Amino acid sequence: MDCSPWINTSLDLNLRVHEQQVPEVVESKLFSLGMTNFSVKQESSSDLEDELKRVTAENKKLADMLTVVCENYNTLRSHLMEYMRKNPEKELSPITSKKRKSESCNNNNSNNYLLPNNNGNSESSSTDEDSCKKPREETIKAKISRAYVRTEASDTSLIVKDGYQWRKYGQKVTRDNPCPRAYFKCSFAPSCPVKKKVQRSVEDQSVLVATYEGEHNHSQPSRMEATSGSGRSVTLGSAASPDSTLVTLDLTKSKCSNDSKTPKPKADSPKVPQVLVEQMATSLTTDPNFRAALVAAISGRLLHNN
DNA sequence: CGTTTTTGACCCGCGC
DNA sequence: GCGCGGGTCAAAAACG
Repeated sequence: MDCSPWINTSLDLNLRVHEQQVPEVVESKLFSLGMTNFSVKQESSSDLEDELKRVTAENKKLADMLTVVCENYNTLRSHLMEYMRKNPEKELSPITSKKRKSESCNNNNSNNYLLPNNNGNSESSSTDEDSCKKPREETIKAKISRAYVRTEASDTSLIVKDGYQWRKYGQKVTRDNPCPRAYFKCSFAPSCPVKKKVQRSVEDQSVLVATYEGEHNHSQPSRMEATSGSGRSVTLGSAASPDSTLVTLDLTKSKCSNDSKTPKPKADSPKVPQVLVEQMATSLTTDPNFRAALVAAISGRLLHNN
């Protein structure tokens, strides 16, 4: 496992983002607000400047807090990695023992999706053993990949726009997740054997987990569909392939920036591949512990200031 | 009218 | 053998 580079780099990335970019965003928002207020209420510019200074200072405090939170997160995660290295057998123990083999395989995947590298390595090694242990169906041998789609909280649909056309053929409520799981077949079936399952994550119900089985034997009917979804970030990880490629398409910025429809690398991180950057961002933003700590810290500071 | 979605029933593997 | 639970089928409904 080479998880530590992920941790350090992602945190550094986030720190840079928040230290450099956030103030600009806040300032621009304040500027627009100030202009609105100016046009309506004819406030004096000194008031706006004072407000700007106040909010900028507050933003700086929040950025500092975020730095501390990230450092704490980094420390905790390092400790966790060290603990997991020392206790590998406990790490691999199944959480729900009553699962089927294929399902428990997927379950480990879903529970570890915050650690894509770890996930890929363990998955590629264990899948062969499982398939040898139970050569049940071709679908087990088929390439299984997994996509994580961040949706808005109000979005209750189980639709993952990935560029292909799907036909829903079933829906079930599974035991380990109160949210229903939807079953899709490729619209080109039976010529295309690909299936996918879509279910909301237990830990973060704003995240849709799409599990793909098999590979398409045709091209995408419309690639625009994959990126035309409103405000979603897609993390695609291959679970069965040895190379365990994992691709992140962060589309959540589509509402506020124009360059989001083409997830090409930006110039602000020349040494870090964009895919890696977004993997790290997704890793952090989908971590419930990190989010809870961040929310608690920020809300606590806001209450303290008030 | 053809296609897609819904949803209850059924099948099948697994654990006890 | 039985019950549980995930996965699939297929008829009915909905939709364009």
